Amino acid sequence: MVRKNVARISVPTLRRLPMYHGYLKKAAGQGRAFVSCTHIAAGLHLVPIQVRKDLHSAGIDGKPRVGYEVPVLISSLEKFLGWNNLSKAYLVGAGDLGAALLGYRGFNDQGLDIVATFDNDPRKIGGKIHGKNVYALDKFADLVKRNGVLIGILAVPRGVAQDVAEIMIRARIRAIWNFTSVRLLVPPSIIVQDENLASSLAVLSKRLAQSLQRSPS
Amino acid sequence: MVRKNVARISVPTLRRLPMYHGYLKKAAGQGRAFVSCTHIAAGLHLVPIQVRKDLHSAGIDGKPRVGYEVPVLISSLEKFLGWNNLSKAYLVGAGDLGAALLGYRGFNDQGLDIVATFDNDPRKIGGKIHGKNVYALDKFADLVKRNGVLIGILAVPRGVAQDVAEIMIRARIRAIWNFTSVRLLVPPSIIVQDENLASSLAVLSKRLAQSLQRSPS
DNA sequence: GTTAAATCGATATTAAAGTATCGATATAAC
DNA sequence: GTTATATCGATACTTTAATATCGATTTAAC
Repeated sequence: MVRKNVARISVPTLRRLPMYHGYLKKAAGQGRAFVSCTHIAAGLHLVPIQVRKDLHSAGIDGKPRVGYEVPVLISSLEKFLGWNNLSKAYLVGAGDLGAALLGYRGFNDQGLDIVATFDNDPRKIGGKIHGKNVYALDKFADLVKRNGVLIGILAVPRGVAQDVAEIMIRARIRAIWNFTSVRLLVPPSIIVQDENLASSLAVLSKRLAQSLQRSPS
Repeated sequence: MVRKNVARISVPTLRRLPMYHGYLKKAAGQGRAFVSCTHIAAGLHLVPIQVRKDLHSAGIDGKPRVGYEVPVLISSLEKFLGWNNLSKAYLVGAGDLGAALLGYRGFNDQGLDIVATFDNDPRKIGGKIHGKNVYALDKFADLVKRNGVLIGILAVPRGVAQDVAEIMIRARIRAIWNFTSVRLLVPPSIIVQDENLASSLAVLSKRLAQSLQRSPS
């Protein structure tokens, strides 16, 4: 039976899949041909059953006694995650964060191609950052339509976050990867993925405080 | 009755608290004196009951019919999150990402003070980035001990991530904020907070793919 | 005062995620 | 071949998080 196209997969599971991929790439580099859930779990500090269930959710089954064939597993994960065909994205905000995102080479292996950047700063417009052109923000809508870009990456100061998001929406961007700490107001058809450092920091701080209480420095 | 010091609070709840704080700061700026869960929820696209429960988990109670007093709520949240007294952190990796983190002013309001940076690049050592000194990596352990720094921020290329993490651990850092995509191997006493872009991207891509299936562009 | 409306808090319910158990199966050792 | 072992898959169970319900409480209107 064919698996439904719009598969139900939980967000926690989805977030773990790239970790498995990373581990498997390393294992493949070390010449390993087969892995079991036990191996993967040990390498990533997880429990075997969770790995097995996650892979099953991604439509991947193993064989008893043997486990999974490493190259097959890798390509199955890549296919499931859509890493074969690159999605084009436009980045808005050519500051330090924008440069960091442009400079991260990994995205190209993870299905994302940041093709260009947009900014308002005349000193940056017309230049290049990590080999990618910096355009004036008012060219955004036109270029999105011309090139069929669906993803907008928001790396602007928080004061202009909502405004730039609205420019993206008007240009018919379908998904926004939001690196600002602003909670964006968007129509329900637009996908917003928040990258909230404040939230992560809160978790880190609380865990550290608890750890210090148990064993003070 | 006094609330236990090491309170049990769920990670999802903890991650939402900074969002409430941000919303409340905005509300306070607009001159609002009281808010209800209903207001907060509407502003953040959540449901009132979740807001109420989250605030209760943070030890904050409201009054029927009135809700919460905005300034009190803000300072209660800040106290709960430990944003009053700054924790010092050292950043390793003075690349674009490191610069982006150093340039983000918000951390100082969120209990984090990135006091200096470390790198191996002789061209960067001795200089400053966003007003913060860049030191040679081999000074790390010494300065950590001298200044009682507990948090290390890891923003290095993935190839050296584990090595630098081990330098941090040997220097008696207690928590690592990990911006690399490497799954670090650390002793259980060390807290690692992963900031995994690949995971987020996987979620974004899958949601976008599903959205496109429902209503193609 | 009395009544009406909004909101909270406590308790209960539902949904989701994580974990355990156990029989089935494929390989390797003998 | 036969047996032992590692591993998977299916099902069941537990834990955690999210959501709903409803009585209690406070304020504002009349």
